[in-house]
Amino acid sequence: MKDRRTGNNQYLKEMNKSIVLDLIRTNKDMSRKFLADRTGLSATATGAIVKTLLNDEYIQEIGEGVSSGGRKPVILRLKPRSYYSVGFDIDERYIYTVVLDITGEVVYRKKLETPKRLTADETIETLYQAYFQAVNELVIRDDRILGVGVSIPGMMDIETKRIILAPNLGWSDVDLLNPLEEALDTTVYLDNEAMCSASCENWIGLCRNVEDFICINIESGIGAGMFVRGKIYRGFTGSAGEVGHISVDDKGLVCKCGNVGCLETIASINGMVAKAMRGSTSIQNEINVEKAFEELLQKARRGDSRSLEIFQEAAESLGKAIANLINTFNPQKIVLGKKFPDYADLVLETIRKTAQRLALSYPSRHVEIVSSPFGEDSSALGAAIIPLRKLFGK
Amino acid sequence: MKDRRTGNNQYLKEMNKSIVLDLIRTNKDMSRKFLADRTGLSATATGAIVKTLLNDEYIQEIGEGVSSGGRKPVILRLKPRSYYSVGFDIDERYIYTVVLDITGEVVYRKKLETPKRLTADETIETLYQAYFQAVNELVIRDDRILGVGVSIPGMMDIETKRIILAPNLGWSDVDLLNPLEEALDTTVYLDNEAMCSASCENWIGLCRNVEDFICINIESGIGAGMFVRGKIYRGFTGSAGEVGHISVDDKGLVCKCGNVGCLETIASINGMVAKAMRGSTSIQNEINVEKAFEELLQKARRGDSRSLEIFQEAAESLGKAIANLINTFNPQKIVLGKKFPDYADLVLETIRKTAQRLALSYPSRHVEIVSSPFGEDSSALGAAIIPLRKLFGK
DNA sequence: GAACTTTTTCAAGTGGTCTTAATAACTTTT
DNA sequence: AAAAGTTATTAAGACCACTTGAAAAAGTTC
Repeated sequence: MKDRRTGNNQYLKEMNKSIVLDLIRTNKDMSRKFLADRTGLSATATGAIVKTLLNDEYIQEIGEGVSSGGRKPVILRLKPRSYYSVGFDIDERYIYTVVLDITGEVVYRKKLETPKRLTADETIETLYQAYFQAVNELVIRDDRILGVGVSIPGMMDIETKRIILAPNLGWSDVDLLNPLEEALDTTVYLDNEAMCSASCENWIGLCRNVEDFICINIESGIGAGMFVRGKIYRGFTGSAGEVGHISVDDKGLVCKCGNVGCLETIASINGMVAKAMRGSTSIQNEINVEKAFEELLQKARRGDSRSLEIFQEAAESLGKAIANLINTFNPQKIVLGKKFPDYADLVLETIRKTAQRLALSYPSRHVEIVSSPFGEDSSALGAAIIPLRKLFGK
Repeated sequence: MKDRRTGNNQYLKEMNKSIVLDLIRTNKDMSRKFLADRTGLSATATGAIVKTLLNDEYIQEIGEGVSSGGRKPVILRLKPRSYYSVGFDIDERYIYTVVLDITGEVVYRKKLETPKRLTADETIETLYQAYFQAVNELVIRDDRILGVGVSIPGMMDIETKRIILAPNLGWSDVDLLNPLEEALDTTVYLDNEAMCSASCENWIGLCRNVEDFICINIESGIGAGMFVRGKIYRGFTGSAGEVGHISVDDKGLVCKCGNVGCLETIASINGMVAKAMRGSTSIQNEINVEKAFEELLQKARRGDSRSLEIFQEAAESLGKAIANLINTFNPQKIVLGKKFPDYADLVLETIRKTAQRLALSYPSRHVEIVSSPFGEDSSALGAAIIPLRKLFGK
């Protein structure tokens, strides 16, 4: 469908089709009648739309439901393994490939370690191979691929879709989308890692049917993806959600961003490790952050008070920042993800209590603060979900 | 149009009509041809839509434009004084009535002082009289009234539209909408004061054609209305935008909300006056805040260093809070309104510099921080704009 | 003034949804 | 077991907004 502001019959059909399809996705036992009731469409129109969906194998008739005093309804479901969507998560140290089917089920996952940083060209080459390996292994027909989503740890220009800056990859002003689209011969969508995570929570995670929420990712830094009215919110230039730079401590460390006491300096993995190291005697130039954090976590679990204190401070800072977000944003949920689930048990209660204490009572009574069920996979999954979202009109 | 998720021909027509109407509103010299080009509609469809709009007197043919080598285009404009919208701003001390015509021009304004606080019932009675006085004075036909918008200094339930709490009015759990709708026999819309201000900036102020922005109101407290993707953002429970409770000072005053160092305690009118009073010898139980602030401002303008310091501290705190908002929201503009324009010259540069210094460079390079052209009228105007928004499909 | 452009309108046709009526399948009543 | 009442689905024709293509109207250029 061409990009136009106004609608015509095709647009109408497309739109209604998406709505019907989405109702079938989000509700377990939908019949034609039930769809008609929910959509406001006539039984006829509903039947016609269902027919085309069946024809194209987006859905299938799964059997009969319980009668409510008359003919039994025919239950409709998305047809598993009918259409597929591919997601990539590009990171400093790995490229992660997942394939979902139309129902959102993961049918393929493969993590490729990349010992050295890849250039954009090398990345495209690698994605090319990963793509066709997956597609061939799963024996997916070309016309059954809905598209490819790519998660990038960086900022992109909202218009041109060029990657403006991806510090961890060492890229700046790179066009990944067009060459990749040419190489794979499919529609490619690019999005920021945090946005992808949020998208994942919204589709298959804890924020299904949640319209307004924030997904905060704790990694080497801290970033967030935000949903507003059921859609990803990007902001004016596409950089919304930089919650890592909310200032939570007047007399805290100076952050590389120029501000003081940024959340990131206290509650990110790097921040916590740095704090743990400051007390230590071993001065290492190149610390393995991942390993160091693992050790910190072990020590905390064994009851080491200094380590526990670091986690508690991080929790309180997170609580503070979250209180700000609750007041300004009034979200329904706040999901903490990526590395966070690994140590959620240590800190979640403190975060909740701190946020509850500092935020206004009305919005904070209605918000849930939870730990993500996905961990580090959320970005790749979220990337794969982008093409699905388009199909379902989201 | 009934509330339904799917579309039919009526929906399509309504939608396309709104889009065309909005293009005529936002562009000076629109002809049928130009509309067709911009919307993607066929010339025929555009012509038909224009015909109905002319028939209903929403628009008029204003004359001929310049030829580009052929027949001259007929220029279309909104027809002034054809349809009207009424807005009320209910405050502790006054009820403000404005009437706009379809073009957004103010055709009536009247401020009614209310010496004592009014109950909800008294308010309805007062609005009833104010409404018919305005309508009769302007000689407006019933079918030319698009609706009534009401601005409330409080929180409302997003579902039931009941007013949950309006501290300044002394109301809690009040239904204003239904009785008022019955009394006036027109569609009534209720909204929060800050949301109304934002709506005003978006329609006739500095945020025309701006999709994502925040309108921060400085009054006795500090609140904000936010726009996301061209629409008011209310949050999950309708209380988004409480930026007055962003904490900007770890060791600041305890706020009534329970948090410490809330922006409101430093940069609101009450906050600034309280600070000025703390140094003073005169201990007054009932201070006239408005008058006290006027004095503070006078002293600052005369160069009193203590007073100037209070404004500078407020400015820096605002800059801090705004930096947070820039990082998380990435808005295109931030408008400071209500009392702010009265002293903008004293503080705006400090606010800009502080925000610029503390926020991330990419989003802060693209944001404009400005002072509202409306002052205290913005809420009443914004309220009157709600029915207009509906007409134009916004 | 003839040829060409641009803008607007007209007439016929397409492609959606809606209403009405019929049919199919099941439950409850007799 | 048959009849009556419910519920789900399908079929046929009406309706309506948009599209296409041609014609008309108005202006410009040579």
